[in-house]
Amino acid sequence: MDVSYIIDGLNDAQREAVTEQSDHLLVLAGAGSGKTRVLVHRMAWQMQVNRVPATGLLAVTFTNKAAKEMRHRIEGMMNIPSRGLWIGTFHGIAHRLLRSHWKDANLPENFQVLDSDDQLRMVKRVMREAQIDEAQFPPKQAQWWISSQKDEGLRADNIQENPGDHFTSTMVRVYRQYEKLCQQSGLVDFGELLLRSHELWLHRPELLAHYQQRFQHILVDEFQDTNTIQYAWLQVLASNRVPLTVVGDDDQSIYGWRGAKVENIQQYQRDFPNARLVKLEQNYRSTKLILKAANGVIDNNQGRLGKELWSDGVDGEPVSLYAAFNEQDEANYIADTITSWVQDGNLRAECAILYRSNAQSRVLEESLMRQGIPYRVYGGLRFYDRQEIRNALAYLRLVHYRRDDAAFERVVNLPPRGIGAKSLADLRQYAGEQSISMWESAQRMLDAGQMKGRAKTGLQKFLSIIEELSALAEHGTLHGLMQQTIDDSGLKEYHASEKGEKGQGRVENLEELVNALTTYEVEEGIDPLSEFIAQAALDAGEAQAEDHEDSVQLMTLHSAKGLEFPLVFMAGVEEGLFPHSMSLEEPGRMEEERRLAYVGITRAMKKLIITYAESRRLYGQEKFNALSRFVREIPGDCIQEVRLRNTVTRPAMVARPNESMFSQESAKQSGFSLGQRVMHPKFGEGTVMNSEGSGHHTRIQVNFDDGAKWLVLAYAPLEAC
DNA sequence: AGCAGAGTAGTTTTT
DNA sequence: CTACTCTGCT
Repeated sequence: MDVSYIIDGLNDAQREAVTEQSDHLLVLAGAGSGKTRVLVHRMAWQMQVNRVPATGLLAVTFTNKAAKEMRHRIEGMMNIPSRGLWIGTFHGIAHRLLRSHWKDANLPENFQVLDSDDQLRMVKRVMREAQIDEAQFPPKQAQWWISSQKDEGLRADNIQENPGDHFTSTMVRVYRQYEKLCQQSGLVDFGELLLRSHELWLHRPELLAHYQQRFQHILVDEFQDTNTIQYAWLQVLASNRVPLTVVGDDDQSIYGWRGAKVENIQQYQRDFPNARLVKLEQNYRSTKLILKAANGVIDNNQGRLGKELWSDGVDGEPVSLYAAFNEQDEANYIADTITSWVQDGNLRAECAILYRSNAQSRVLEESLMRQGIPYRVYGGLRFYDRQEIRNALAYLRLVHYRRDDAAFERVVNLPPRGIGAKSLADLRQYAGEQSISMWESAQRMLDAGQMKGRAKTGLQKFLSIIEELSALAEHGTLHGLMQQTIDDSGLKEYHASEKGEKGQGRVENLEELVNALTTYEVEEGIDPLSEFIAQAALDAGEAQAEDHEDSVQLMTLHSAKGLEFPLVFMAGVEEGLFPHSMSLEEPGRMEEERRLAYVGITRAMKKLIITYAESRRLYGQEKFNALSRFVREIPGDCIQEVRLRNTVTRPAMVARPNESMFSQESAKQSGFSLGQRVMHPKFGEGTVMNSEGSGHHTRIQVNFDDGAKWLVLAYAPLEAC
């Protein structure tokens, strides 16, 4: 048997990870060490050498993107259709299980997936019904709380309430009512998918046994990101019957704040004591100096599993550090640098600008725009997250499944058809009393003549729209149904009449939705409508279509995980911003910030440029943040400060917080000359040692008489004297 | 139903 | 500073 195509071109550690015959294997895969490659090759190895049929493999990822990529690569490698392979996200796989075993899971056959938007609506409804003060207990917080409990594998009954803990007891009350409402409406939120399929394993041993027999190998990607319920799910499924390979990197665990438990790596080693450990430490992405910088930073974390990236590549250039005067200057410097990068014959798409929080993108965008540099911002609203799309989908959900109260509430009066808050409250009350769905409640109240006036006609209209669409769904195509939906519902017309470009864009999105459905295909025997609705709920799609233009990539450090770029900028690397002020207190959170820094640094292939601003306007206030501790953790020999156009020497940094030296009003005060005596209202007199530029961008270095040196932007209220 | 003005919060994000 | 939410008025 020729297995060379599986193991050729792998390094020793990679080959060991691919071919390891032990049932349990933990692969600690550093950034850029060929993690996905190992995962895919190991799957191929199982099929080719261990004779595992494609249907006997289960590969679990966190994002749909990762699942897609893995599927693609295995197809290319094995030259087989990937149909039989179970590759998917935790949620996708859980959903698939619940769909097959809805009865055993105590769900209606047509149960729907509730996304976080609809989840919030349901939480709000519950809180209003229970008359809980929304000012004291924000629904958002309740939603987050409930999701966290589910991530921890806890139902309302499992939560311990301490006497006097008003918060917890209120939350439990909401949780319990929310669960009841979801169950009644056949709705399952993201956390519930996992929780319930975990319970399915526990309550139906014969089902568990069936899958344990079926799966002959389980592989998990990004294992450091698993939360409690995901780990429990895996643990029960694998127990000691199914070989389980997990791949992860404790140094890249950056989602602790949403429930991910790095400790699951150690837990895995405890639960599966025979597990073999393979470390992938050779990095194929970055230069030696960049890796040294990354290692230097992450070395400051305690309790790491221990792993040091190395490369046999070139040293490369040291990391650059640019001290900007303010966030404008920072953005301009980045844009300038990109311009010369492009002038040197490189692509804009090879550059990424990474930042800690989304709010930072604005100034960067403005600079890029001013310089005419095309860019693309990642993150933001994805296609299926857009209001207009979700509204259109809510119609389809009702067509598919009348009991979907979340969908009913969402669109019963959208576009407005005279069903106001009062009528809705009546409907809800009746539904609650009779334990029936909103849909049924509407029907019965109409039949009983309990609706009148505008509400009556509006509701009748709404019900008949859904009924008519249902008739169409029986025999028509999916895109025909969608077209009919946006027309008949009045959604299209409604958005078209919205003023401004907003409405225009929404109509375009709706048309795009219809358009996307013309090519939508599903396997035979599967109901296309229900498949499509489920897919839309579980995969929100990309925020923007692939752009073909060569453009600079802007994103948060979090969303950069897994990506790589020849030239990387890390902007706003300041105490308070990165590490974020919210993470300064707890050591655990600080370590997560540090891992984020590690992720950022290891995105760079050839060149990394770190920038920070000595003065930054944030929330309308001027802040003087110190350089981030993470920069100070980079070994001195792999970092180099950028001198300002070789003319101004950056003086010793003297941080004097709370003293605003700058004000736009005095921008006219510029044109300083060497040796000129200046006066600062707070710091006294000094001498201009250097200056360049004019207006806003005049940079001057002042040696104050008290010995402090300052580098300032000359829109400071300095007065010549 | 729709708008204007007040008020307020303000990391990171996937499913 | 800004973007979003809520309230109260027409």
